[in-house]
Amino acid sequence: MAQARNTNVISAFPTRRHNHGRCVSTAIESAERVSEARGARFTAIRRRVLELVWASHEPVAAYELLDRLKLEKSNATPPTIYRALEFLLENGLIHRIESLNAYVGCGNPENEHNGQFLICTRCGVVAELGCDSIDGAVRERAGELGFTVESHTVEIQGICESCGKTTR
Amino acid sequence: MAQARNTNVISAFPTRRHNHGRCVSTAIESAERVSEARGARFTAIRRRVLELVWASHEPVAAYELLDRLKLEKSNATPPTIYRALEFLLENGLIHRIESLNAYVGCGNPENEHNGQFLICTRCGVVAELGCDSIDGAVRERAGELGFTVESHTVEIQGICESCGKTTR
DNA sequence: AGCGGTTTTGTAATATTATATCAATATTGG
DNA sequence: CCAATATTGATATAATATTACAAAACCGCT
Ligand SMILES: [Zn+2]
Ligand SMILES: [Zn+2]
Ligand SMILES: [Zn+2]
Ligand SMILES: [Zn+2]
Repeated sequence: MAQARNTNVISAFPTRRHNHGRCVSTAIESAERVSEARGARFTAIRRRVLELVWASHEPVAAYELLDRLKLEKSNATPPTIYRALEFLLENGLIHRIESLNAYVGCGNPENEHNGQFLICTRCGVVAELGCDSIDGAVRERAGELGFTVESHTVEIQGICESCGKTTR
Repeated sequence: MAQARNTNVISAFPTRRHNHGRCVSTAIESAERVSEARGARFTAIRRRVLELVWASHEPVAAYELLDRLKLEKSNATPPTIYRALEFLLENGLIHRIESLNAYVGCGNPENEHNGQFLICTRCGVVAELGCDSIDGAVRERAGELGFTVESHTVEIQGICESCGKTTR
């Protein structure tokens, strides 16, 4: 169990009118630092795809990204997107939401971690948790069964607070 | 939080030479009871697909099931399989492993639950947990953020005890 | 600047996973 | 048996992802 634990960093649901430009610029700056530190090349395509992923807090599908990228780069093809996504995933800059086949930006890419996600089935917004207690419960239970954890996927579907308040 | 909690039923990793025929027959019998109780029709196709899913404790992809089914039913097509899978999922008889786009039999279909899975990346075997502490941690953390949980996906990748003992 | 190795990108083709549609058949309840 | 409903058959297509190989860009070195 010699593995770094996340501090309990919360990125709760973003309010409807938070300064999202700040989310994007912070993400890009983090990406630059992470890439620099790892000697990875944060190329124009990769940067642009990361910006497109960060267009909102809703997970984006690969082909949506492709359609969007094609508007400004007409020779973009599936590999263009999938290679960029692969790079961003490898460097922890985005997460893949398995239950949606879609991708979201990571709010804390400078600390390696497994994401845990709250996914609002009404508005589509996703919030990432960095939750020790879930992580701990997972590792503890796995350990009891002699299982060595490499990574884990936690995706929680439900209704976010804001949607819960509006008329159903 | 008025939701039934599983008892902490463990279906730890099946040993290499457990009586697997018993797994299958138990699963089919449970399926009959569940279907009966819910007034659902456990047709020949559905039964056969469930048996095929239960061919092992490794998740099976839809098109593997299709190839297999075609051997005995040459007119089987993707909808044949996907419809059967849909039925089996709806009735809790199988689970979908999102991170693998594959399906495994449920060992405890008579109690409604979200699965939590240990997935061995070496041998491919999957074990289902019915773990209160993980479930609890998820609900607690979500609750703190005003999020109402509908379902959750927990998939833990790593090395199972048996694989961990063999030479790497 | 020139060179050679490496990484990234371009391009075409294809694989894999999943769904839509409508007709035919089987099952159920009356 | 009849009519309504559920299931299955059959075809087509959508959505997601990967393979393969060539061209271009980049990097470290001289
Ligand atoms: Zn934002
Ligand atoms: Zn993250
Ligand atoms: Zn078994
Ligand atoms: Zn189960």
